[in-house]
Amino acid sequence: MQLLLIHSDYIEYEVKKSTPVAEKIEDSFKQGRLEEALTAFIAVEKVDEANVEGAISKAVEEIRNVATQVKAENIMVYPYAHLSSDLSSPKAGVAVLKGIEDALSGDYTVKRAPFGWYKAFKISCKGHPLSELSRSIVPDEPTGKESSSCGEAVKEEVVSEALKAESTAKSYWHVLTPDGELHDAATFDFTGHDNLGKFVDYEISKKRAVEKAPPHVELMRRLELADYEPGSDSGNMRYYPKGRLMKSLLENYVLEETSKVGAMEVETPLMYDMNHPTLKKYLDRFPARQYSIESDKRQMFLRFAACFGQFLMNHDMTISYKNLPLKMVEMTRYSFRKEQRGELVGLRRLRAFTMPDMHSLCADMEGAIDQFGKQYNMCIAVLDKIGIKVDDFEVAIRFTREFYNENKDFITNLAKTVDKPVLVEMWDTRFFYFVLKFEFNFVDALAKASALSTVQIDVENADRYDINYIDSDGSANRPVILHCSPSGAIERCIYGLLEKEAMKAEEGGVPMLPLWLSPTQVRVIPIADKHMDYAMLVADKLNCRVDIDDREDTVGKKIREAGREWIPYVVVVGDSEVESGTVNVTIRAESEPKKPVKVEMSPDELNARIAAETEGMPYKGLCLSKMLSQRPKFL
RNA sequence: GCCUCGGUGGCUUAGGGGUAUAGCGCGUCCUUGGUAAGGACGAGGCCGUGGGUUCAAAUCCCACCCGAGGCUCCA
Repeated sequence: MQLLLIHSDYIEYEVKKSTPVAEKIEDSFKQGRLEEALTAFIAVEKVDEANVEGAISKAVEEIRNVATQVKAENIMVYPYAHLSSDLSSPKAGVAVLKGIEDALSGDYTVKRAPFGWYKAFKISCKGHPLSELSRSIVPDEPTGKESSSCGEAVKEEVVSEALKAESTAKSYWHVLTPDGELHDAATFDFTGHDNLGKFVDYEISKKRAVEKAPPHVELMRRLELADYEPGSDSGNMRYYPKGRLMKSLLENYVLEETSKVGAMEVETPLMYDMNHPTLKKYLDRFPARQYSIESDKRQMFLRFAACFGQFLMNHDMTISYKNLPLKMVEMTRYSFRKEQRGELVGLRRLRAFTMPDMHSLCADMEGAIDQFGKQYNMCIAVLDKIGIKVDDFEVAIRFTREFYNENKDFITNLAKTVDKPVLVEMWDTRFFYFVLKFEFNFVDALAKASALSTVQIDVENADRYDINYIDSDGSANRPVILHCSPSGAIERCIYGLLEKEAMKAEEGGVPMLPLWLSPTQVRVIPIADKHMDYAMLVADKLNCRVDIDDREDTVGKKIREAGREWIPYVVVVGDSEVESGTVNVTIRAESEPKKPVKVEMSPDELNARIAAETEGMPYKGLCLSKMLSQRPKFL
């Protein structure tokens, strides 16, 4: 059953026309109005037919809960078929609706709109945070507190128990300064911390300033990195050679970093059985978020992170306390989340994305906190190397009050590490699977925030997946699990880089990608045909991704195009270079608009410079042919 | 998913019931060039898809698909 609950100043309806499934009604029933009402728009679904009573009681429980929270005394039960594409039979529908009406009518003033009629209605929604809520109900589902699982995607659809907790456990918003002071977020002075202010606005008051397309959407296409794929589902992109190269480098880099901290790389399936006992309950609760596919007679769903596969693997493993902390990582290509259509934007939010997902099994909370601190620092370092600096993101730390009181110094240190104020969200009780989490949020050109790196301390899933380790005394214990995505989604890192450079260009700077990620690192432009041999000689001497613009165009035009491609080093060779054996290099990083910085140097000097700049970062060769005349255009 | 706006050669776009605009890119030719667009000619279009209205639809109407913004949400 699908429920849409609207707390309204009033609701009124009037029947217009009957449909073939219309119930017979008296004239008095043909219109109705309720003041200060909670309206429950309801679509009864096929699954409800299996247990009509169960569906009724679950729905009634939900409605009562919300009515209590919003202090509504009047309830309108309103059949609304459009909430579902899998409707029950009309007979079952009417039975459920009547059942709900009867069950509620003792304690509330209840009206029910007739079933099977076209109706005109007017509703005035109050617009407060709880005034619009939706619920999916599946009858006969055990209630319990296994309310969530790995991955942030579950937040919205967390089962009723957790939702109840969320509504009562209100969020306390603070700003934590490096001196350990906890300020009220509402009254904090954000002067000098503009981006944090934007982020806090985005998080708390949900304020949106601008109404234009994000710059990275045009850039990802113009730089021939990525594009929409009309032949697939929305949010599933195609990546051209340059985009694939960048992704590949980023993926390799993050995996290398996790390997350095001892993570074992594994690979787990993309799809799982919906009826697997451990996963089933969870999935019944969050079907809307999943891509589900039918495979012969089995119902499968696509993973939205690596948690499933890794936890199932952990479950089967024999783990000693000597192996802890035990880390596993996978570069999930892809993680799938069936986000709502309106939420998809360019590379910022996708339905299929590449995310490093590392899990650390720790002996106890003490060990988990120690790891949390280390991984916090690793995330900062990883983003920094990728090209997203501490100044480019804002930190959010979320925890329970209890956790804070026991670990004040630790939390304060997190703010000290980044040496700037951070946003804090605190809850009185825990209603997610974690007790502590942080994210680094990139704030883009349009003041929108999106999460990159994150680490969470998970205190539920070891139990759910029955994961244990053997302690020194021979007893089996539950580990505490950390979820960590050191960089966040790879596509989102690219989005961040593009947005950052777009902002730089806006402010009069020259945009470019980090050298180690630039698809072409050096472009050689021969002035005339007779300089081609020397151009090839130079290209051979350079140990990097170097290409040659051998097309029939003027030098001016080739320079211009190299600039539009954000190429870090542009080398022009003509008679004088051939004679001196040098190259004339335009250094983009040091240039200003209309003011290129040109330096004459030897190929060896250029090599040394590039080697120093890309030291320690992964390398791959050119992703397109060396000669520009031989390259196809992708756009 | 809901609301608003949009979809015209590969890309960016003009137009808006009756031969479809231009620029870039592409091809051929001329030009052999020194740091952000040299010149000429040419090819290329089921005007997002499907219905409807009309003598006639790219144009008006409806539905759907895709994109952008808002709500919501997140890696």
